[in-house]
Amino acid sequence: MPVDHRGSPLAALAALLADPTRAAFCSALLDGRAWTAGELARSAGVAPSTASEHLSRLIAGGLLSEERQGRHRYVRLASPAVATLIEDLTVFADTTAEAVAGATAEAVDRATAAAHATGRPAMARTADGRPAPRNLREATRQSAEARARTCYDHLAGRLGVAVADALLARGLVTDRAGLAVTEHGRAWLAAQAIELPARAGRPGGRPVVRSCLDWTERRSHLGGALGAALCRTALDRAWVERIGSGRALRVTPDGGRALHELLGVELP
Amino acid sequence: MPVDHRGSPLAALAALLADPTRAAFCSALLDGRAWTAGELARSAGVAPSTASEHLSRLIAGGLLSEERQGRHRYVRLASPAVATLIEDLTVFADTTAEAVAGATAEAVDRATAAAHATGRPAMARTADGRPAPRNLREATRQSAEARARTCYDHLAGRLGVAVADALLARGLVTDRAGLAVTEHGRAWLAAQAIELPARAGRPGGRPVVRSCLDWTERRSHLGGALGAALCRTALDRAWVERIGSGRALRVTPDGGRALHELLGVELP
DNA sequence: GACTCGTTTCGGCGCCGGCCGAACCGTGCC
DNA sequence: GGCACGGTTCGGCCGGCGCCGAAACGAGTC
Repeated sequence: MPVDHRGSPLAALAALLADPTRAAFCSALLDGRAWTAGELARSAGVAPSTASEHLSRLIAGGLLSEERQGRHRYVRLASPAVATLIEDLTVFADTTAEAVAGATAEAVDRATAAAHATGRPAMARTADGRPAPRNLREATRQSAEARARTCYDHLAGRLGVAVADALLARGLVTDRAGLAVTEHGRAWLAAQAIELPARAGRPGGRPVVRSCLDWTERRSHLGGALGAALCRTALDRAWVERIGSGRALRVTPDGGRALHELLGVELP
Repeated sequence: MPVDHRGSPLAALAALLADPTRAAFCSALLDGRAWTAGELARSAGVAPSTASEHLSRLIAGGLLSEERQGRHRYVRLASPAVATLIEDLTVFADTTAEAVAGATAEAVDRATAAAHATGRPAMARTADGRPAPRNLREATRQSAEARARTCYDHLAGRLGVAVADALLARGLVTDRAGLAVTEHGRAWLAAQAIELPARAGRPGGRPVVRSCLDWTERRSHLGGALGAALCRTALDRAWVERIGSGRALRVTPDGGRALHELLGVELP
């Protein structure tokens, strides 16, 4: 029986994301890939049974879609729209959480004290508000992700920002009057045989370019249909490849050359 | 003492909107104006004490800002960013709620049956999923809002859609490669002495044009910095005026003439 | 068929959060 | 000063939800 939210679809949707465990699931799924129920349970630190219930609710609410294979239940974000929604919420939440915390520093002290009182350690955080790595493995993972990673279906990290800068610098994308692809940019995409979906940019369709705030870089990289197409191309042509099972990427030698020649991107 | 969301800013933010009463407050405040605590309490059908607590939480969370005047507590959305966030969530929630309901019609039946069982009437809804008006006053209000209203800080309803269509038809705005103001459009705005904020369109700033799905018209109208500027201008120059205390607008005779001459907009 | 493993269902526990009414506070008005 | 009114604080009630562990289920493996 569905939960009663007095007929408010907004509240019902928000309630899905209002639980820390479900929120963690969605954040993990922002890498754009399918995870199994067990992986998500472990990554969030809850029992498999708990995860199973959460997943059912997220799927029923239209945020996730599932695909069963054998004894596995694969789960992913239902659509790019869900990804942008969660990104937007995350960015807003992070920035205002920071502002609020800064404005009332004593509130943080109180929270820390309360966490102590309940025996639950206050979460360690770096200066920028992200959780601090708790061991070497996590630290290397974070550094790899800072270099290059996917953000749902587009490129992020220093690589993502560098590509965004290059597109702007070469006039393939402009930010006068809002982000948009220039004529020059369209020609360049055609020359590289990179295609955008026909619906992109039309009302109701996915925006062609979207600015997406990058947590590690504190700068913007490019999302939208263009960001997705570039990421797809980079993976298809083996310019980048996945590292392990997370969202971290490695630029291949071929990829380094291609990015340099096509866009003048220099990677450190 | 703040609520523990295990350090997930996303969950903490979503929790603010996960309550039907708080969601109703935010939806009401989408008209872009300041409401008093009492008005919100009555509009949502809760006790003033309850409303007061909800408002404190929304303000502490950075979604609302307050302004005290005498014995009144005026409250509004903290920023246009909050408004777009809530709009986005609402649109997504409405469309997927519909899809989910359509996919599993028997679930709706069950819900209706459950509502009956608990003695709480299932909310009456029109074909498009909006709550059906329960009396004449509400019906006239809805019809006035369908004609013309504000949507946070820009124009919506048939008027909003008509203006959006006119801007597109005259080439002042284009939707190739995403919505953007054309050169022609910039000149027109300058000629009308309509100014956009300097930060608009820059990364981190507000987008210049944004498509915003219109509930009543099922078509898009224009938001963003341009939408806000147009609405401001229309109110400043008395092309439109508020009806009562809601978000409904009336086009003045002067306004009708101006809209026709400047944009070729014909109002039914 | 026995076993493993990923997942699901169920019962039960604990807690949190929303709601109200009553009392209180401060402002503005008469 | 007295009163009305909007807003707030507090205590208490209640329902719902997240969590777990145990048990069941089903697919794949030996």
